Amino acid sequence: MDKPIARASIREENERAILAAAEAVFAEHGFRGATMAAIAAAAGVPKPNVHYYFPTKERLYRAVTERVLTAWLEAASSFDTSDDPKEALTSYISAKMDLARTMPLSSQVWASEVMRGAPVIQDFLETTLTQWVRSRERVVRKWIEAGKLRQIEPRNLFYLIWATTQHYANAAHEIATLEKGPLDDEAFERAKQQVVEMILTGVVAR
Amino acid sequence: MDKPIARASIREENERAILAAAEAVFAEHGFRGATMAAIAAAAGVPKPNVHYYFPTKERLYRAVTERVLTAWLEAASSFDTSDDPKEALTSYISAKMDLARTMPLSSQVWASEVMRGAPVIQDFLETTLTQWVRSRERVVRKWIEAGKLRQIEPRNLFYLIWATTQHYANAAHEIATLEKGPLDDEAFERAKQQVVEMILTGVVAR
DNA sequence: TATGAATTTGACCAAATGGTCAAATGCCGT
DNA sequence: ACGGCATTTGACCATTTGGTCAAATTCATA
Repeated sequence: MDKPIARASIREENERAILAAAEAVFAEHGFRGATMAAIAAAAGVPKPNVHYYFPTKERLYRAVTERVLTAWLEAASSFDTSDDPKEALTSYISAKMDLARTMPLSSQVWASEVMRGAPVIQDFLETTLTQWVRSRERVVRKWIEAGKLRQIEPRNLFYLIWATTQHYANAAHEIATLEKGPLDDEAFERAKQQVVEMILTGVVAR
Repeated sequence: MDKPIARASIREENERAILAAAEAVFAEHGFRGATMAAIAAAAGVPKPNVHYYFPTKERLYRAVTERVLTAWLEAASSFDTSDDPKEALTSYISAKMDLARTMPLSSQVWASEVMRGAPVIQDFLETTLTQWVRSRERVVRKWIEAGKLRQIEPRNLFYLIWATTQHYANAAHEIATLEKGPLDDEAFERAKQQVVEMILTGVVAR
C-alpha cells in the first residue's frame, strides 16, 4: 500500500525520536550529566538501540548541536529582511523570541555548551558566528552613522538581544514559578511585543 | 606568633577551598555532570577529604547554592537605593553587572540549576524571589502611574535586566571568542554603561 | 516464500562514580 | 611530653556508566 518512502524509513523515524530525547536530556543535564540510559528511556528504546544509530555519546551530542546551530542560523537570517533598523530589529527579535518559544531545548543545549567553554561548537563560534557578527556590525554602524540608531557598540546590542530572547527559554522554569504557571500563548505574545518595544526604544534614535 | 584566630581554622580554610572548587566544577558541568573526584582535584585535596567536610555531593551542592542565593540577594538590595527610577535602575543594573563580573560562576550555577527545573532552589524561587518580585513590581507600577516609566509589565523589565546582566557571566566564553579575548576592565565598564543606557532609554518615559 | 540485510535486544564488560572505613598523622592545650 | 581531638589518606565497595556482542527478530524484495 504505502510507497517505500511513504512511511519514513525505520531509521529516520528512530533517529528522530532518539535525537529529540537526547536534546531534552542534554538540555536538562548537560553533556556530562546526561546518560545514554536516560536518553534511551526517554526515546522509548533499549539502550543498545541508541548506540546502533549513534555509536558514541559524543556523536549523538554532535548531532544534537547541529540541529541547534541550524536553528540559530535560520533565526539569524531574519535580521536581513529589511534595511530599516526598526523593521530589521523587530523581525530579528521576534524570530529569536519565537525560537525560544518553539525550541527551548535548543537554547538550553546552547547555553550549557557555552558554559562548558564550547568544546564542541567552538569552531562554529570562531567562523560562522564571528563572520555573521562582523558583517551585521557593519550594518548597525551604518544605521548609527545615518542617525537612525543611538551611539552604541553594535556587539552590546546583539548581546542584549541574545540574552533576553534566550532567557525566555533558558529560564522558562524560573519564569513559570514567578508567573504561577508557564506563559500561555497570549502572555508570551505580550512579552515578545514588550521586549521588541523596550529594546527598540532603547536603541533607536529619537 | 599568630593568635589562634589569626590563621583561619583549618576547617574554615579547607571548606573555603572546597566550596570554591565545587562552584567551578558545578558551574562547568552542572550538578549531575560534576564529579567529586574533579572537585577534590580542583581543591587540591584527596577525595575522602571532601567527604569529610561535606558528607554528600548534594550537601556540597546545597552549600554552593547558598552562596549563590546570598549574592543574588545582596545585589537585589541595590534596587532600593532610590525612589527615582533612573537612579534605582542604574544602581540595580550596575550591581547585577558587577556581580556577573566578579562572580560569574555563581551565575552559571544558577543558570544550570534553573535549566534542570530548580530542584534545589525551588523553595527560594517560590518564597523569597516571588516576594521580592511582587514587592518591586509595585514600586515599578507606581513609577509607571507617576508617568516616569513607559507602560510595561514590570516583570518583563526584570527579565530583561536579569537576562542581560547574567549573560555577561553565562556567555563569557562566547563573548570572549567574539571579542578575541575576555573583556578587560575597560571594555566591561563600557558594556555596563551601555547596558544601563539601553535599558534606561528603553523604559524611562521621554 | 526464501534470503540477505536491517533492526532489536538481553547479557555482558571495564572503567568511573559516590561514598566508606580504619589506620595514620597532625594539632593543641595541659 | 602527653593525651585527646581534628584531620588526612590509601584502600576499598557497590552501583552506575558508556559501550560491546552475538543471538534473535523483522523487513524488504526477488
